[in-house]
Amino acid sequence: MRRLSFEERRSELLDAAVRVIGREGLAAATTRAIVAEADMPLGAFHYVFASRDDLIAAIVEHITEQERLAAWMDADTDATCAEVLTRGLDAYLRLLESEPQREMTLLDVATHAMRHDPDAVQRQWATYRAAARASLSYAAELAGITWTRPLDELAWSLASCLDGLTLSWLSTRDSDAARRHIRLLADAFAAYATPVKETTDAD
Amino acid sequence: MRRLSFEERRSELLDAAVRVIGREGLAAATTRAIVAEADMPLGAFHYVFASRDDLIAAIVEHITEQERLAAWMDADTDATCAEVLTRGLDAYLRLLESEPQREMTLLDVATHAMRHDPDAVQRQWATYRAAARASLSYAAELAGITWTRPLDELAWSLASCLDGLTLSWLSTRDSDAARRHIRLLADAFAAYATPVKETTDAD
DNA sequence: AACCAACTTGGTCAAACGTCCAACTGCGAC
DNA sequence: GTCGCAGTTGGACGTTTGACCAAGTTGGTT
Repeated sequence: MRRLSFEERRSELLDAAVRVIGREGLAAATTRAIVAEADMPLGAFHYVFASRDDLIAAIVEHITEQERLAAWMDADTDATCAEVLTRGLDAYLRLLESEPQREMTLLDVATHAMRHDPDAVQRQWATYRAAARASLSYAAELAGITWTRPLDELAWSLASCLDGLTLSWLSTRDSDAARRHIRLLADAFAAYATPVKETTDAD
Repeated sequence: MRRLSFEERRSELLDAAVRVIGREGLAAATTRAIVAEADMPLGAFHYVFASRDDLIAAIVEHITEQERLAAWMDADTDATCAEVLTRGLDAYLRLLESEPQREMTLLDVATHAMRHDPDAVQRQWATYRAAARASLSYAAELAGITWTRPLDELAWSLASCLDGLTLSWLSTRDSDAARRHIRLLADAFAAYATPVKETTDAD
């Protein structure tokens, strides 16, 4: 008998649920399958969560809190904007290739939440877009450019394109085509970059 | 007691299943919910389909057969390539806005099939990409241009971007942002267009 | 009219499901 | 020490699920 605090048990159940969903899908994530994955008795489930819906709602928030787009860019002097973006998008594709189940979990939960909790999906996508915005800012800094269109608009577009990249790679598993597509995307966004004046210049 | 042929009953059950999934999601599409939607007794289900999985697999093929991207472009003389593309993408967005349930059904079935029948997903996406290819060809004809990159590559990218547009609009329901994004996409693809010589020219 | 194959139907079955609960156990406060 | 509460547990409940079947019905063929 392991004795855990309420929060510890809740956290372990959430992790176990994410693993089960990633491996077998949301439909297979029954209360029994989740507690089996977490190596707990069935009764432990409803001690922590009021219902299965409660658990699923918590997963959306749990995933939202995690940063998906962290540390894409690798600093490199004298790289063009398109190169920086290509490298960043490539890093995301490698992440996708290495653990596709993670994105499939996200898809499963998002499609479920679209019907049962649309607000949660909006919040999740908002943080997703914020991460895209941060990446674009960082890319601009690395490449020494500024964006010629509102950063929020470009961030919306980038997040949308990443959704598409994810869905199409998961559907086709065609990494070569995905990389060709990435170069097209990088060029598309680089079209909205312009060199920034050196800081030695006057205001 | 309605007396139907095997194919008629099968077709009605497929349509009923698509309606149920669109309205309440794949998880709610139980055998009983489907036959209730089709106004049939429960026994009729397993007379036509060997199992529920059999029905779901049939839905993937059923949806794949339907043309999603038909008649996007409206003929218009003296329109630039970007204008033609913008108009086509706008038409798709209007379709998405008018019946989002249709795309949610597709999403539900696709995510399910990713785990249980990856080949079916690849086939579905292949027809999707073929439709994107046809649209790009038609757009080139309307705008009087040719593409400066292989049509297959551009088609893969367009299909991917459409996936992203669909997913991000379903998540945010932000039609204004989606339309701004569409103009960015249209410009991106138009960058790979070049005017075609008049047919009066030699060779 | 007799017949057969195709079709229809309501009921039944075991399994799996989400939820709940009463009894039990161990830890910390007093 | 002992008391109380937070944590733990296995079993049980009623419902829903996918699947199955035997009996009934219909329409066309002979």
